[in-house]
Amino acid sequence: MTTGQLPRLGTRAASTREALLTSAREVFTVSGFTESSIADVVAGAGASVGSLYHHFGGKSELYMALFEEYQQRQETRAAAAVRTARSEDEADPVTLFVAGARAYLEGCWVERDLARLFLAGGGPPGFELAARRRYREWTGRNSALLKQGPDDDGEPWAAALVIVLTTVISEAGHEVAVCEDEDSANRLARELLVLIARIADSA
Amino acid sequence: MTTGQLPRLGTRAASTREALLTSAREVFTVSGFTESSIADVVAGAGASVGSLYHHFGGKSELYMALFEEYQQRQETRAAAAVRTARSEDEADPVTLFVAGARAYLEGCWVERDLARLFLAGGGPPGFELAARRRYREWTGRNSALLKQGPDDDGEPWAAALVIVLTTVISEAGHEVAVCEDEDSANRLARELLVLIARIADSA
DNA sequence: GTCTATAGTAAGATAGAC
DNA sequence: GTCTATCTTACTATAGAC
Repeated sequence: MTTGQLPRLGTRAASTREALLTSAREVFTVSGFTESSIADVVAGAGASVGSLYHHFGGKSELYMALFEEYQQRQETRAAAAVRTARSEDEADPVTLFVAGARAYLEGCWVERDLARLFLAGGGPPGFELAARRRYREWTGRNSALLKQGPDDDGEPWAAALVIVLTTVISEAGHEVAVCEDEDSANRLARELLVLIARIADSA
Repeated sequence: MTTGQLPRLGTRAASTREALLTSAREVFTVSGFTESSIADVVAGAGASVGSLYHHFGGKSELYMALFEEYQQRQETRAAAAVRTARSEDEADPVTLFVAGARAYLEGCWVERDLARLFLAGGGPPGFELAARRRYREWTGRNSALLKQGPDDDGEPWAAALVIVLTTVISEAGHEVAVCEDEDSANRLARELLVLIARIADSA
């Protein structure tokens, strides 16, 4: 099961896997990756060290899986928001892009425990680069939205623009996640989205 | 000497300290923080474990010191560029700000070994947050530049704008640092500076 | 201030029974 | 698939001589 195959839903294996992920979320978000031990995770999951290795292959891979599933949910949220906006006859590329970004920021607030974890750093070796790549791909795909405007050209800016948007959106997410209450999170998100729209308009 | 006092220049202690920093730069940039051992660092410095603890207090603090000195050099570069521009009768706040940012990006290319190290993550616990704070302070100070414009108001944007500029500049630095050759680094830096100016103009 | 040698400790990973 | 027990490795950090 370290091969990437997920166990069939409803099986015992599936619930063990879930329990491990849930416990890992709790343990890692409280203590961070390095300071957390495998023993704590399996204790919280009511599972065993052997199971953890069976399902994930190790501590680092477990952490990666946690990030992977989080980012997956975030992308799903964003995609849904864009789809909704489209279904309401919104066609402006920048508006659609911002709708996705807004949903992403909302997700950062809802799942702020994880957002803070990944922000804090100190993950397994190579994590930051992997995460960066992941963000980049996603923003790259999304910024394709921006190229569908009336003037079908933006090439000279492409590289810098994607970097800036990726960076700003992911960092914006982190900042939202560390807000103390929902009001300030909302206020900050609103301001950030205006800036994001402004940057996107540069395309 | 773990108290923050630097040894007097020219003394043996000073050269030991220097040797340790130089070796740490080499070792850390090649293998990363976690994967590097104290033993490798002292071997490269021709010094001893005891000396390292004497001067820095531990592996983590040595890493922090490396970052601190790097960031200090970067801020010095930027400040010098702003001063030069001022002495050439440049008065536009955004132009001054961008001059500083340009010098910063140049520094990222020149010291790309370190820039890549800090980008890659995996530093000691708490490093990312410390680094973020450091960047933030610096950008905050610099963005004060932007408030000195003709219209002396920018308050409503302040929070979001500082976040965005901090993020974009530090990330831009990382991106420049990972370019493969100087030409593409220059090209990318130029594009990024245009976007940065555009964002700064939002103030 | 600098060094060597050693202690201490902790935790990730594996093997093999059930 | 799951579990327990053990192993083994590696490094930080300290103590104390010079």
